[in-house]
Amino acid sequence: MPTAYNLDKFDKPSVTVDIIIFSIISNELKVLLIKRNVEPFKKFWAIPGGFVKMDESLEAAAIRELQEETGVKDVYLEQLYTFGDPNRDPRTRVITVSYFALINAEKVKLMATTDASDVNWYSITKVPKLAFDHDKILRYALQRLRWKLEYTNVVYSLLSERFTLTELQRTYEIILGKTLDKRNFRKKILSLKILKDTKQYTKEVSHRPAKLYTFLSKAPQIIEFI
Amino acid sequence: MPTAYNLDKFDKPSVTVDIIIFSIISNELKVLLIKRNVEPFKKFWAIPGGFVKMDESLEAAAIRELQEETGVKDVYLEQLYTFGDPNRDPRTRVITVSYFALINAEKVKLMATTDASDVNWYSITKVPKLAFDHDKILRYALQRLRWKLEYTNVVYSLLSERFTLTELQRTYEIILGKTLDKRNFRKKILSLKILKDTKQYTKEVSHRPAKLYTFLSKAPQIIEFI
DNA sequence: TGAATAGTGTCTTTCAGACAATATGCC
DNA sequence: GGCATATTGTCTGAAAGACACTATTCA
Repeated sequence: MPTAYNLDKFDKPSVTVDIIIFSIISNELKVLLIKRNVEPFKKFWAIPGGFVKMDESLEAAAIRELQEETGVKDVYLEQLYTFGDPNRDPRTRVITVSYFALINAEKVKLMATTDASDVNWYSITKVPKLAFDHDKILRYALQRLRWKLEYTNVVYSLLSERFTLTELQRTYEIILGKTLDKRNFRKKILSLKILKDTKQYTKEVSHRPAKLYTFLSKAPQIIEFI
Repeated sequence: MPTAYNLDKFDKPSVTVDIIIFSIISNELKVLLIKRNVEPFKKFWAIPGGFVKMDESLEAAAIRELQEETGVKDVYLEQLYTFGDPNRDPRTRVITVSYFALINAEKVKLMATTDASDVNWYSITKVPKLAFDHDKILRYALQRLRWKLEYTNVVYSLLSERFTLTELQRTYEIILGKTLDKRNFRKKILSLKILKDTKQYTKEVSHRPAKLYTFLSKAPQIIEFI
């Protein structure tokens, strides 16, 4: 790394963070998109993001943007990949550090109060053509999410504090896009010893109530899942 | 992402790429480091890297730096993580996109011809305190390497074109830092059907010659290994 | 024939996957 | 009792892991 130079005499790229925000809403995996109202890619939908300030870390920038778009804090956030093709933005050189976030559907409801005319949750099966290289970023994020689901416990961040095994299974099925055998799923998930039986049951359902579970730990863990 | 602004009216961070270059030399996993001859961190060892030019992609920048440091092309290269703490460089804001590279020990020999007074291969068990946050970057790279070794076929990039099963096993053992059972290793690796028997044997050894194998494909593949 | 490394097979245990009947609560 | 969902166990096949002896070449 050259250091004798004056760093400021060179042109520098702009640096942004983009955040792929996933949630499960109405039994579908959805991603939060915003509609651009200026060129380039005016009227295209895009992944939310913004410039990194000079005195904030990348993660802090991602958290700030997330907060601005959704009003939600305390979510699962993970750096995804850095995209830096010289021509990915037609205006100037922009390098973007992408993050992906998982938000619990309950907290998402809060967000409906913000002015959301040009903000929308899209089912990942119905995402329109996106601005810039955001299609590629989204595909990458989806791949990572599926991988994370199978090999770690991140799923906790999509669920409420307490949940039934059926809800947990449904979440896996929605994200993986395939059905799972109920008995095998339960056998496997319980054998991992990452759930705690709360001794409570669902109420006010017109059928047999289900046991409610919580995660023993919400620290991210690498575990062989499913 | 704001777009109505003039992008150039803001301060921008500098962007570099740093490359963790691994190889196996003398039966040890080694990493290439360079000694800094200017402040800050003068005389500290550091991971090689440099600024990203305005018209080159991140990967192109990494390949260029790799070439400059080692004279080697055609290696395994993968983006690792982007480090961007505001104070990671005491001079100014520098965001670094780290890559890790795997180089075949044979090709490495070529490099000895460059002026290498302040370039050195360090066994990963003997790395000194590094400049900036490079300790952290190296730790991260090592973790990723071990993971990749177990779940993909990247090991091909550390070996010669043809190799014996014993050499292959030795490579795994060196990187994972543990011994493996010879019969189980062979059973597993052959069952994956990623190797091809060349019908040739090692020569000029004073013991039973070993079969030489090659990889059927050198395209990166996700595979459950070991 | 001794030194050095190559090469090979069985048993046990664990885990994934296929598969269907009973239990409970509410109306 | 009927409806809706919750809960539970067995069998089979595949793969992982423990473990030791024979084969080949050269000096």
